[in-house]
Amino acid sequence: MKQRKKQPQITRQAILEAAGAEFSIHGYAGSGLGSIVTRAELTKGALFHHFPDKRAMAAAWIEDHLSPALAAHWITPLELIGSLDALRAFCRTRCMELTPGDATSALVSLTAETAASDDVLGTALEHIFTHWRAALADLLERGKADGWIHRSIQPASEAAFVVSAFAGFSVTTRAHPEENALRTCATALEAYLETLRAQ
Amino acid sequence: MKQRKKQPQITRQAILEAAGAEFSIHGYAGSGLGSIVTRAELTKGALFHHFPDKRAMAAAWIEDHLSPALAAHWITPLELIGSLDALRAFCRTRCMELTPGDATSALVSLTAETAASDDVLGTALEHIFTHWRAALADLLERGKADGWIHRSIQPASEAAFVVSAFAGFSVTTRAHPEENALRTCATALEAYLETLRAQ
DNA sequence: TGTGATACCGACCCTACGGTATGGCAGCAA
DNA sequence: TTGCTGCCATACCGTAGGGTCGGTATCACA
Repeated sequence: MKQRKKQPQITRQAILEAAGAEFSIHGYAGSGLGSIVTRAELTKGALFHHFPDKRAMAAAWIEDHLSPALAAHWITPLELIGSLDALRAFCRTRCMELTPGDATSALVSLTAETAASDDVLGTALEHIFTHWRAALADLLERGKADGWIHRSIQPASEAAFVVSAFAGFSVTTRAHPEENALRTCATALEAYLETLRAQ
Repeated sequence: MKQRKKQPQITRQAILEAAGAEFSIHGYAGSGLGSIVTRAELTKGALFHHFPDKRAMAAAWIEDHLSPALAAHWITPLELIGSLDALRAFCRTRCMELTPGDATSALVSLTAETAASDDVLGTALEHIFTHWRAALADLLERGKADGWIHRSIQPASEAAFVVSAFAGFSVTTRAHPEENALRTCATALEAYLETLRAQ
């Protein structure tokens, strides 16, 4: 019928965007391909032309959208931080910005849902967590070298803790979307980060 | 056919147990009623005799199994704690015991999946979080009165932070089941708890 | 021992799901 | 212009999903 112009990249991105939106609300199993293509104003024909099946599409979304989004939110900015105060401020703003539907929330939700039952998606999501932890650990290592992180700190451990804390914030915020809760979590996290300071 | 003896309570519990097991692995949307009744060695007839629909069954599981399980793991033991060292030790063991399939993990997964799209289940799960936070806050309040928690601490805020941290541990552990990761999270959490001590 | 109510089974219904088959239009190369 | 390839729409399929219904076995109680 009304055949749209051929723009494979745009179509592909539209599908992945719609998929991400559905995943963020209904999770992986709860998101139907019908809802996704409807949201994207496309059809299943387009979807299955670009992806062999639902799981592959989800994997592509993780790779092409979720992973870059988290990199932009975390990995890149972390490279520019050069003091504990800057790290504290950065973590606070990232904490206050947490909202259902953002990249962090989607990462956590999808991980909680699929990690236990789907190796493909589970490992793809775990890779993102690994990069996240590594970026934070690198920063802490730099901080030790530059003298604003205490020598006794083990960067990998602390990075794992901070990442987990953010994952937890994301979940509890989803259930209990109070700005106050986020503020107190941010404050508590800052207090924790302060313990890493070289005295 | 081979009609089993009538034991409604046992049947009901068997269904809820099977449902919980499926939920822990596949999430809410990913768990079919067929798999649940098969696991319970029952039929849909039994299921729909005890519950009007899937959502009500999930709500019953939350109320009758998940909530008591978390109370047993957290609320009750917290009442017996009387020092910061005891709290630290308790949190460490609870952290090390985190495993996919336990109550905490199920709570977090279900919350991440349903809180955004299902009011009934979402609020039921949020109630559990609320009780959890309240129990911790009560303990910290007592600690302030008894002089082993610093006066400037705001119990509600710190409780929210600790609960979120555990939720995060649960998610990252699910994706990355290393004992080492849990150990480091436990250590970092202890370091944080130490900052609450009255000096 | 009979009787009504409860607990449970088994077969069925309908929808929505993931996925397929087919065919037409757009674009490009010759 | 022709022909070919890639992109996308439409119609459809098989199955598994949640949920219903009639019937039967068991229990509580008279």
